[in-house]
Amino acid sequence: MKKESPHLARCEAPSLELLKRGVGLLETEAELEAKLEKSRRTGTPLRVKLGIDASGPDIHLGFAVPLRKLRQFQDAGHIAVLIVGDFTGKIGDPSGRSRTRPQLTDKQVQENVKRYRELAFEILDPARCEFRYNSEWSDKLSGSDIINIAAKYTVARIIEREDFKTRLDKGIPLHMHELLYPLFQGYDSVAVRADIELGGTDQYLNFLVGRALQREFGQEPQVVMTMPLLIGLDGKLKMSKSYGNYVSIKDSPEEMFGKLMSIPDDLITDYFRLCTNRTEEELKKTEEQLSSGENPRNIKAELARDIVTIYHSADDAGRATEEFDRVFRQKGLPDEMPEFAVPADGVNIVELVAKAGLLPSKSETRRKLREGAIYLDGERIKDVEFTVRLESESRILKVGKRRFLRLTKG
RNA sequence: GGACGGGUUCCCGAGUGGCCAAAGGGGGCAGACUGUAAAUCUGCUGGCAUACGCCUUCGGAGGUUCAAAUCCUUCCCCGUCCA
Repeated sequence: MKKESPHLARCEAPSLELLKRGVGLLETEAELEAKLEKSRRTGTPLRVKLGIDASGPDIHLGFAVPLRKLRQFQDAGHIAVLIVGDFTGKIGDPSGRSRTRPQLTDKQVQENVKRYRELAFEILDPARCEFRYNSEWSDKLSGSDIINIAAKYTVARIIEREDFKTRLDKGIPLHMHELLYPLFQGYDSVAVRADIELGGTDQYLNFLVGRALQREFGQEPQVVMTMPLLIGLDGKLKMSKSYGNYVSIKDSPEEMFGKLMSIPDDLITDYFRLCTNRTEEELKKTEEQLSSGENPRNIKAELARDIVTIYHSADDAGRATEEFDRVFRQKGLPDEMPEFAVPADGVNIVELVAKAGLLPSKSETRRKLREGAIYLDGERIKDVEFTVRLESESRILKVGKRRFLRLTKG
């Protein structure tokens, strides 16, 4: 039996409707229907390609959007073909980038992929999964092979992309290897004979290169399906590891809940649409609640709960909700906090905070003392020379709103 | 290959001999407020030192000077135009 998937919308067999839900651009719907129909008729599963950027060993909510879509295809009987971009990773995807990305080393890629694989199976069904490295074929291409591929696409079509154009206009470096990136990524589709390619909107033009190359190599062109990009916690840029505005699917329930509560209010519906299994009607209802003056905080809490439930459990979500209320609304204490042993004769407050690693330096600690950000058992400490002693069993040191330290006897 | 312009702190970007740990903005952190780690307002934002002050930082390496991000030499890198 298939493993129960929390990534499927409730009460629905994967249908064309479901597969199309939440999809931004679809190139083309007619081709998709034809491919699905053919697959049903011949009993041959479709090969759905998803590229993995091996730049970091983490999967965040933004990347989970296409992964969850991929899971729906798996549940409809198709094959997920995950392509680890170990070769293209060495180029660095220029999409949406205003500067050249650092090239990854083999070792970095290997480490990242190992963890990636584990994480991907949190969402995907391993039984219907094919994991491929694009170095398998890309490394084998000879110079003349590369020329041959490059000859099938024009410079004008490559540099029509916004990101390249801006860089050229602004005089920001654009390197030769970056121009090749779309070609290699497109060639992946040829190599794995992809029927469908999934990904974020920013990948659209890359995917079209895949279509073009497949045609050139005598294959039926892949259907291109892009998902809207999830905006990150800052409310401005797309969610991405390198912008540090992300929620990892491996974040602890509390962490995940807290981060989600920090998204700007007007992102609530987007997050519901892209990260949860809410249906369109449910989304409409939420939108009405929001516009009718219902406190967005409560709706956001619902959202956070939903998402924590998907990646952890309903129980964890409940606990995270409670803790959030306790710590931030009632200014109480979290369940768990790091501990620090205080010597019998006491320790200077600045030493203590720096040693415990609550703040990066002593200068910073002095600054925070001046700002009134440091509390001992709820009492604000401003004196740089204050000595912390342990009169009772344990005391609580708090820095800012969210950093806690339990002081114990040392 | 030639001419010109440029490389500044986490990012962008001002600064052409001392008043420069370096304007301004962004980001980050904190405080107030609150409906939340939202929004808004305010403050802080290299390190060490209770403090005097000391140390590290303006592409790299040398040099001039009492004193250099600023001047000189050389090297590396980027851009524009020309070839």
